[in-house]
Amino acid sequence: MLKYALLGFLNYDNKTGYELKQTMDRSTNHFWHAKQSQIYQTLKRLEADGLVVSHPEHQESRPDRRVYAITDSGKKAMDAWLAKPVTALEPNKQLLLLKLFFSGGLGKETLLTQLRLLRKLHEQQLDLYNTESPDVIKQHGKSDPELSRDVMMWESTRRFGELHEKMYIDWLDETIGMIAAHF
Amino acid sequence: MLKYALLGFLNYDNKTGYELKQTMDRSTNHFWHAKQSQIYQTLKRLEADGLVVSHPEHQESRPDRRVYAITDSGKKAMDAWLAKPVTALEPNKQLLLLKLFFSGGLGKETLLTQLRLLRKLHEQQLDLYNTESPDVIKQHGKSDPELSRDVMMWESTRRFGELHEKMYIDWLDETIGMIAAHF
DNA sequence: TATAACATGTAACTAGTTACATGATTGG
DNA sequence: CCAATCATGTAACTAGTTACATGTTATA
Repeated sequence: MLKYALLGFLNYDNKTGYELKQTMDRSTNHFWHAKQSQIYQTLKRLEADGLVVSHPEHQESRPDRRVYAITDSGKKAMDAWLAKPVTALEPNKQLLLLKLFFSGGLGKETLLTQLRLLRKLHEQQLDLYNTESPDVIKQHGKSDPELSRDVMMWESTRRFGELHEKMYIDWLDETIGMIAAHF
Repeated sequence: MLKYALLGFLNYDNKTGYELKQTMDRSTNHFWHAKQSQIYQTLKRLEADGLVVSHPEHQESRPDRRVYAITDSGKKAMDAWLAKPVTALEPNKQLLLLKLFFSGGLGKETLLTQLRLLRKLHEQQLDLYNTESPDVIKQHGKSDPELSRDVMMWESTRRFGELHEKMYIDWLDETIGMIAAHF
């Protein structure tokens, strides 16, 4: 499904594989990410399928690069995907919950230490949503007032991340409390 | 990582691939699931690696079955995995957020309709956490009082699901409100 | 008599990860 | 001179999905 992330970004601007990676790292990273290698592979497949086209670009003081652009066929595919409503919840895999599910045999202090470390990580993540993310959104929003609806969508996904981290921390506090009292 | 789910369940009891599928569907389904075909494939690989052993069992009025048991080597692998603390957050892929991120070009009513449908789905899921899940946990907990710590872990994962759905619904209400007012 | 539950598997495919491989330019 | 950034790719692998293939027994 990286396919749609790439089409979505190319729908704004032409970009190289390298730039797409950077863009994703700065915007969709908390709900969609990809390795550089997968991006190049997927771009190749998209071009073979006619959803994007590319041309090499020579640069003076930097390595040459290959710039990708979305085609009409690519735009059509993207629109079709966006228009298709979600009719069932996609099940969500959480390795940490799987681990916890089977952790009844661990020692009390081992468990508490692990959960407290995890809490610290989620607090850091929450900070990121409150500082870094809004900057990225404002920066892109002000440069083009026609993007105000897009900015609303971006802000909504950022807000999800924030609420998710808050919920996660609340849950950890509850779980830590339960283990401290009854384990 | 299905590997560890299977080892975890076999650590309680010997089971067939069919039973493992049922058990997962009834317990870990909201944070870890697998298709029947993947379960059979993974069991084969686990046996080749010496982490489980199996033997066929003849049955009178039902098809024969193959029962799997965890080995010492399998228990060691499971313990090693449980003991290894989480030191970084695993990035979480959410297709819905990816879609929303690029949905600024959709019509207002289309978007609102899709989000309201999604809200209904999450409300249904929340109901499941409040009704079905506790039954499963109590049922297994009362049959063996030595499992009380395990039951705590199971309840904790159920509670995560509940809090997650509540957060999701709150976020949807906020997002729907924002779109209704400013889109 | 039909359908749900029991029961096991293989083949082909899609998605994503890890490791390898190369090389230029800029800034400290 | 060393690290970071720019820039692109391939090969091998792991994880998971979809489709196919088969057959029995209990129950409504």
